[in-house]
Amino acid sequence: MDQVDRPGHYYRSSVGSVSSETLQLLQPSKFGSGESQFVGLCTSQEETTQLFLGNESRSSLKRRSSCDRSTMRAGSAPSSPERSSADDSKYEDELDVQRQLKKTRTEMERMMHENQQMRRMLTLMTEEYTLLQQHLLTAVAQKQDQAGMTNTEGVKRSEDLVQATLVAQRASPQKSFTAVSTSTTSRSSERPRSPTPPAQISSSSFVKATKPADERHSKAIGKSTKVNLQEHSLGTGENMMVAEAAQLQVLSGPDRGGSLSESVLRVASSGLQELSTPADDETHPDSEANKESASEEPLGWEPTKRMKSVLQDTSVRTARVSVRTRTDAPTMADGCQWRKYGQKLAKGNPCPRAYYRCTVAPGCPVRKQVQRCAEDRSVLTTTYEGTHNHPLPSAAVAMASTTSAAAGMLLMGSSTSSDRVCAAEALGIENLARFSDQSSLPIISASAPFPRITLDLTTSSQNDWTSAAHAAINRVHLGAVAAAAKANESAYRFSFAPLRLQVPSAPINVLPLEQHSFNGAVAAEKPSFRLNHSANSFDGCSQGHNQAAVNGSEKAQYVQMAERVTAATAAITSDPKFTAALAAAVASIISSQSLEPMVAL
DNA sequence: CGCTTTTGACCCGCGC
DNA sequence: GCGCGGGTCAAAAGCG
Repeated sequence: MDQVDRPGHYYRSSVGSVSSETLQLLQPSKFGSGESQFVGLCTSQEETTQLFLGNESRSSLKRRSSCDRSTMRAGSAPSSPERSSADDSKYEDELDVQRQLKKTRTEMERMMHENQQMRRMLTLMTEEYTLLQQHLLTAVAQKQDQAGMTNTEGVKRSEDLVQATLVAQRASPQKSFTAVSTSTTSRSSERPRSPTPPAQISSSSFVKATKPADERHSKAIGKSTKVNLQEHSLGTGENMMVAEAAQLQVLSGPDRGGSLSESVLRVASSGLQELSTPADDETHPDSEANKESASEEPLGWEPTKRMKSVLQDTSVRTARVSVRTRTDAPTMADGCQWRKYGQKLAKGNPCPRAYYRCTVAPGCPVRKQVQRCAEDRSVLTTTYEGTHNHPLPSAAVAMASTTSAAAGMLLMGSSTSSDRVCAAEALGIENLARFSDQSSLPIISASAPFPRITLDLTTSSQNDWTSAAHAAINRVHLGAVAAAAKANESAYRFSFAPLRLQVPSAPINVLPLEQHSFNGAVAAEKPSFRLNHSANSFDGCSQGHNQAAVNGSEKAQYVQMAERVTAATAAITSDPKFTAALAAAVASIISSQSLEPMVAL
């Protein structure tokens, strides 16, 4: 089974990765018609066909299997009790393998189903995306015809803005993704806006830039005026469209169709700039006709219910990351600059909830809520939302990477609550309960209105909360592997995690005083723990399963290895520097959701 | 004087 | 339609 080392045979989906070897072991009746359900997982159609329809190889495998069995039985002497027991043991092993295969098949069925759903969603989104592009391009042509060159400056400004946004998206797709999500889910963005000079480069600020220059003024004028503003709906409508276009840009991938999306966004933003200036509101009392024409068919396109549902999907919502810490300070010293903009008494908690906004850079969409626990006043819950659109102070990098990683984990989940729970399971969170040290375990809330993950650091023995937070993320991954080993489970479930930890048959190395630099910035100075990351992480496991997982000594080795992993986890988390590096690695991998699995620590 | 905090009003979604 | 609750805004007050 040499193919386990061939990268082309590595499969990855939202729920897991399996090797071609495993696929070949699957029954044709289950998957013979399912090859097309994998979206972009195969290196080539030929391979797919071969892997899923390779009846010949499967037959030969079966033949080999039965041949082995017959050989085994023929070769055994019935009169010899020792050999008989050996045969029985082998036969049991084979049964065990079959059980494993059955289990794998069940998992595969589930994966196939989910892949099918994803494919459907992708198709819908692609359709909507194409439709949107067509409508926007048409509309732009019309608008440009109508407007001529009168608004050149404003158009250029908004173009620059969108350009900058796109540059930011390319630089950090995940961050832009979150930023866009924030903008489209925040209530404020849904309000009618009129432009203020665009000074920021985030998508959220872009949408916010359409806020009425003086909302209070509109309030003073009266509700009718306000209604007018709302009905002057190009602002709202086009905001929505720009946001959707931006989301589609992100959803379709930063590198695919980037230029097209760019033009679409530029077009949409120019239309927005052009049609929702404050002057329109005040100097065109007869703008009713404009309004009508604008609201009737500003661009000849309305997002369909289907699309709205897609856009409201969890995957494009803002994830919230809560961190529970034990501190007497009014807020957590997370390295960022915050400005308090509100305080509320939330129901069910006598302690007021404070609202903060990041002030490191103007227009940063990141907000946090700080509230003391009603039961234990010494516990402070800080909830972060959004992603910074600016370089972070060095002191803030650790926390930002941790929350980003946690949010990334959360956003990797699917749309439904159950799917998110599945994602958590796939990430190994359920299995972490088996470990003695359960401090700072991430808790994923599937019932909250926003997808939310909580890092409980109150029980952590570590003084440095950032280390504890990092440890929480790290444990998700390390614990998953260890749990898989302990439970002798199918390991491909854990390949769902972008950080794939290899579970080799050989013991994990605990290296003495070897310096591992990460990004050239952080180096571990203490005894380090080497993680073997490999594209074939599953293969390492599958090898174990197929070849020797049923072997008693291998089982013992797995348990031993699991213990080592646990011990190594403790070692890692006791070293804040290395933990920070590792967390940064995890964060970067999760954020990028890159297919490139090789990480050298 | 500029920045931050306080605080009451307001907006909006959601459930009944 | 109405009330509730979470979240936001912005004027006023506070602070260095």
